[in-house]
Amino acid sequence: MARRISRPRRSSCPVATSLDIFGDRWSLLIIRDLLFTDNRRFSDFARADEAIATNVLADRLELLECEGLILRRPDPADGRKFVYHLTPKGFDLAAVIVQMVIWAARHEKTAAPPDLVREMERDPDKFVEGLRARWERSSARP
Amino acid sequence: MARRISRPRRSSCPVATSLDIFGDRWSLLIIRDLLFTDNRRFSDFARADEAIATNVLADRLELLECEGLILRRPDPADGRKFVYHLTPKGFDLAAVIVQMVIWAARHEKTAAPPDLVREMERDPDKFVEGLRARWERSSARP
DNA sequence: ATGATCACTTGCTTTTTGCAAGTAATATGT
DNA sequence: ACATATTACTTGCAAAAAGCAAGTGATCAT
Repeated sequence: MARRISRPRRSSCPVATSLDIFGDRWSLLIIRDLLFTDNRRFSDFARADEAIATNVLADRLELLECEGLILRRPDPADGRKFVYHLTPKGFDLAAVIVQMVIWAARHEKTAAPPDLVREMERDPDKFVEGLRARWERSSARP
Repeated sequence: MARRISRPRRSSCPVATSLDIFGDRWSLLIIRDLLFTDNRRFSDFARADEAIATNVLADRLELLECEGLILRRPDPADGRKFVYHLTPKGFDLAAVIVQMVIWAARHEKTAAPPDLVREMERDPDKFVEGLRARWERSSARP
C-alpha cells in the first residue's frame, strides 16, 4: 500500500524537486539495483553491500512507490513475496545515475569496471538504451 | 578551514560513493547556485528559495570543501566576506545536475524554463560546455 | 503439523536536521 | 573616533530521521 503523502516540495526548482523525491542516501541505490542487477525483492535490496536497515528500506520503498518511481506487485508464484519494478518515470533516472557513475569513476576510487565506464562516457544515450532493453524485458511479464 | 574527515564510504560502488559525498537534500543545491547563478557567498546561499538553516549550510560548505568540490577564499575587497567557487571536481557535477533538471522537467511540475530544458535535452554536452565557459570566467580571478 | 522463509514492524538509541538566538570580526556612516 | 550595521558563522535545544536488534504474522516446504 502506498503512503498517503509524498514529501512536500521546497521550491519549484527542478533540482530541488528532484532532491525532494530521491535526495537521500538510499533511494538511488534501490533504483541502481533495479537498473543494473536482478534484485527485485525486499530481501535482495536488504542484502546489498551497503546494508540498509529493514525499517528504512520499507520506508524508502513506500516513498518511491508513492512518487511513482516503482511498482510493487505480488509474486504469483509465491504468496510471501513481492516483486518491485521501475515505472517509466523510475527508469528515466538511468540517465542521472549514469552521470553519477561517470563522475565518481573520474574523481573517486571506485569499483566501477573501466570498460563499462568508457562505454557510458562515449555514448550515454546509447548506454541508457541498452538498459532500457533490459528493463522492458524484465517488466514485460504481467 | 576544512573539517578533518570526509564521510566514510559505504561501499566501492560509484553510485554509493557519489551519494556518500552529495546524497542529501542540500549539497547539490549549493552546487546548483554556483553553476547557474551568481551566488558565491554564505548569505547568498542562505537566501535561496529553499531556505537552508545557517548551521546546516555551514556544515555542508565545510563538507563540500573537504571533499574537494568547492574552495573557500577570503574576499580581497571585504574582510568579512568569503567567496566560494567550484573546483573542477565540483564543476563536473554539472552533467549530473543537467540530467536531474531534464528528469524533473519531464516528470514533475517545475519552474524550469522549457527552452532551456530543450537545449539541455538536445545536446547535454554542449550545454555543459556553455556552463564551463561561465565557470572558467568566474573562477579565473586569483 | 512443524519449522523455515519472507516482508515487513516495533521499540529504542543515536545522529541529523531545523529553528531561534547569539557572537566576533569587519565595514560603514557621521 | 565612535556608534551602528553586516557578514559569516556558533550555540542550544527540540523535532525528525536513521540505525540497531528483536519481534510478528502470513505463507511455504517437508
